[in-house]
Amino acid sequence: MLRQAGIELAGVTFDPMIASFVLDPGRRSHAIENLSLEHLAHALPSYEDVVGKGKNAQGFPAIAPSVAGDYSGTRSMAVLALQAVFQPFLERMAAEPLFRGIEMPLIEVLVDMEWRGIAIDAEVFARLGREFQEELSTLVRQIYAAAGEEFNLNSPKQLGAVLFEKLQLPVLKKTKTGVSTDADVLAQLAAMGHEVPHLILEHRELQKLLSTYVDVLPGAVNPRTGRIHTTFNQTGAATGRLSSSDPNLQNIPVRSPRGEAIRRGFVPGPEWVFVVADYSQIELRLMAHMSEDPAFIAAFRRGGDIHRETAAIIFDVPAPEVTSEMRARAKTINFATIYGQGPFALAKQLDIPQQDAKEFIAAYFERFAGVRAFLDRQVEHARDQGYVETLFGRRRYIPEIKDKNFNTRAFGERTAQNSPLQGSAADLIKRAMISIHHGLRAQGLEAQMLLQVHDELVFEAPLAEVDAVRDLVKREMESAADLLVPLVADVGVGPNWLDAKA
DNA sequence: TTCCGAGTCAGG
DNA sequence: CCTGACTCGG
Repeated sequence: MLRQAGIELAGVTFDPMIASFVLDPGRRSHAIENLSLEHLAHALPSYEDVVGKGKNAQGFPAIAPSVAGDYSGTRSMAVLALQAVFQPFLERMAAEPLFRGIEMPLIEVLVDMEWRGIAIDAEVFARLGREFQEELSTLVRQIYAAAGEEFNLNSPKQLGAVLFEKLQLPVLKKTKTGVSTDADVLAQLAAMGHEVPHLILEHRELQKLLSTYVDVLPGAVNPRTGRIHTTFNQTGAATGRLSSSDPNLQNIPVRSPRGEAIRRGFVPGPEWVFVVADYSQIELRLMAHMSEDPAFIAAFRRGGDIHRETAAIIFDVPAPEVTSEMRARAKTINFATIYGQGPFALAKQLDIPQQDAKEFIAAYFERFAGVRAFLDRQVEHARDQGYVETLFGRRRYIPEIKDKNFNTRAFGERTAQNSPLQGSAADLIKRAMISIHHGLRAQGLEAQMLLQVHDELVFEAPLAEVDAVRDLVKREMESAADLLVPLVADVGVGPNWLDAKA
């Protein structure tokens, strides 16, 4: 906002939203109105109070100076008063390094990223729009023909009626309110040879990609800059991750061929290229480091494919003899472990009996006893201390861990196991972002960081700077922390987001 | 017209 | 496990 007015803010030393986030990232809101009400017992006028809401809303410039002044002035006073409240807590909780060393310096990095924005190729999106629309129309005709009637394909309720009542397909899963028609269910029905579920799956994919990305992103281009400017929320995710919204550029498709086509539509400025870097298996590496499990550490130090390595250990065969089936199993259980999943969730994921999943997990933890101990330690810590923390001391409180309800408690336990890993990964990439931001300036490079997608950074750079940027990014990402296992970042260069990814 | 919960699914 | 967006329907 200030930059638009030609004002460059410097020397920002204390942001109460960030302080609140560091002290308790699990809070519902870190909005200044709420912080003021709670910590200062003082109600601030909300933005909506001042400009109105809905169709009556006016722009801030239209607000009478006395009202706008009151709005801004009371906020400024709240900021100062909140600093007095939070500063002693930051010190007492040893949260200063996280606050001063990571979160506060990150603000200007994110401001620059948002300000710069990212370009898309309008031609690509226009073409995809036509193609997807065409395919969608064909599918809709086929589905109506196969179902023998027309209905709203976007309504799970109507779809359920057609599939499970009219066509008499077996009900495999239920939701709170009715019959489930999610992708999992449809895939199983399709595998049983039913045509309609297969067509619906195809329809769902196209509908999703079209209505969430292809149709929307071109409209998100700022006419003044010709680029899309997302908002990175620094206080939104309880684990310490960033989130992105309006539009969310952290969930751009990539897993399907059509998703890849969308990613090809994100492009650098003319004559520039994308440099894309992503951490290799960062959460698993952190698990190896934090658990100090000798087998896991050795597997990472051997280099190579970690899922293959773990498969070799679990199934007790030499790494070259690991089949793709074994590797897929190992990969699934590796992720299940990061997420703190138990036999129930794993069984569902692998589509095997719960008893088999139980034995599988037992075999896994027998080989990786250090990992088991680490995960147990997190749960125990959450019970004793009320919170868990990351490598850089980011705390997350987990009151659910003492809940009387079994499901709530189990949720708390999974959170206790997952948050230190997900949160430490967030700490690391944030550190890397700060040092890369400084490095680019120090070397006088024009290249700029555009996006962060949890374990990935997207830059655009002039061709002449590619080597320097690649080296800087890789070096800073890999040295963001000194772990017991190597920290590896893969860097790629290309003419669009898809092709720049290794 | 607007809001909200539920279901679904895109990413990590 | 962590998110945000779209659609439906009350």
